[in-house]
Amino acid sequence: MENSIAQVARNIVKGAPEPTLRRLPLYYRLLKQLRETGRTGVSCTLIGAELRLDATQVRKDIEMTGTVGRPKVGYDVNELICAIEKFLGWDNLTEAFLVGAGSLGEALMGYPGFSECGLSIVAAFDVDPNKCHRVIHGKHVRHISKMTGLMRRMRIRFGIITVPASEAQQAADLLIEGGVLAIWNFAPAKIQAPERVIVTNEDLYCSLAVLSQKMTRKLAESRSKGVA
Amino acid sequence: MENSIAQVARNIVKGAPEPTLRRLPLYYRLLKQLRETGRTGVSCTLIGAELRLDATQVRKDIEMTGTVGRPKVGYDVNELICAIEKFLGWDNLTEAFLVGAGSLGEALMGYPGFSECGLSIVAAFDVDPNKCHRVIHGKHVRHISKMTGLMRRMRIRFGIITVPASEAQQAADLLIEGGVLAIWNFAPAKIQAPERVIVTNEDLYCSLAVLSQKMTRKLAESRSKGVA
DNA sequence: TCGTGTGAATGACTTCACAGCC
DNA sequence: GGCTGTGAAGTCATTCACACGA
Repeated sequence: MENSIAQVARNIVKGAPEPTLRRLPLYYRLLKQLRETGRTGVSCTLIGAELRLDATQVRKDIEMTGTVGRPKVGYDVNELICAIEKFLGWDNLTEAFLVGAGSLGEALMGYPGFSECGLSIVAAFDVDPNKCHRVIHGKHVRHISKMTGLMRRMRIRFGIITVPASEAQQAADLLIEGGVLAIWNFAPAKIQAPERVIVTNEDLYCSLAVLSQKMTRKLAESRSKGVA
Repeated sequence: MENSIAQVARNIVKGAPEPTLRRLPLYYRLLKQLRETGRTGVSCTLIGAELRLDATQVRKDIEMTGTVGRPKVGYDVNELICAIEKFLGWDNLTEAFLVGAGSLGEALMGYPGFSECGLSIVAAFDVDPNKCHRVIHGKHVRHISKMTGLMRRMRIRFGIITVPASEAQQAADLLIEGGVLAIWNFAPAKIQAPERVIVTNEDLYCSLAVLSQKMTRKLAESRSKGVA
């Protein structure tokens, strides 16, 4: 069937499925490590074993990026790294503003490796005057009132929210006013934004829920085993 | 068919599907907000509209928790909150140790609302002596060398890793030595652990990948539209 | 009439199975 | 033999459709 054609078309229109997108960075990191050890070739089997993923799945994911491998040889490490970068848009530098210079904001500003993903936090903003006029990890912290103007002037299209939940919407509103295109929200709150703005929530509670339930079940399991 | 019986059995053995687990905290937060405004009843339709999710999906998720609603009336807010808490294991307090008292660790220690999820970070540890003997958000920071012993004595079963990637495995090894049951890993590194230990990675790069690709595609889209 | 409960249908993702190549 | 490429099968999750109850 022409499923393949349909799928390629879908990839262009809809992009890769989210599970694939979430796995690609894992491959990316591993590949960079392999490159540092001097390796030039890699197989799906190896990647899968290393990351405890099914080899076929790895192959399908790689297929998404458009990379082709050679039987027996596998894929070229460098080529794969570049393909993933391009596919994820990590080859172009994106400059971002960060709202909320608390400890979480500070942590993100100091996160190494964002630059590898083409992300550069160029400045941070806060409502609290005491937090302003500092320099954290080489980035200036300014008062929030200056943000919108600077955003427009510097054509910043990416915003990161690290304020408390109660102030998340205000932060988002300012970013939207400044013409933001995408928001990465670390506050545990739902944000209202126009359709054109991409919002991704990094919600710790959601992750915790998965972990909690696994743990609860494991505890219950071991307890019932103890009884049996 | 007896699909329902099979499914209930599966819920016990395998737990709820991960997508469901990730949505439950969203309902939970909304429900708590509703309760504060004095609401006592709620419908799937309302939750769905508020969170921009399909109402049927919300209903299926709620079904997982074992809550039953009444036609026309909907669900009891309080009952639902309790059911979600119980289902996720958030009704029992879990005490946790945190490894890595950098800004990310600090941010997590100050994260409000973990206590609502039954999680309490009781102490933090670091290799750097300069970071020790401080008190952050009411929690003591001690030297890492003391951790394993304290873990056993206090029967801590939950560990949070907020050290740099290069030290993540060492941190994990110590937690495992201390008898940890579950690890929440914030370092961008894969951790080797025995089968019995639950490891959940909170990988910012994975989330960023999803966002990046959406943004890249949106940019490409608007550009091609501009051309057309 | 609106909302729950539920089985059936669709769709998305993963896994299997095998052909072709080195 | 090991590895890619690919279509088919299977599994899991979401969405639809409709019966029933207040």
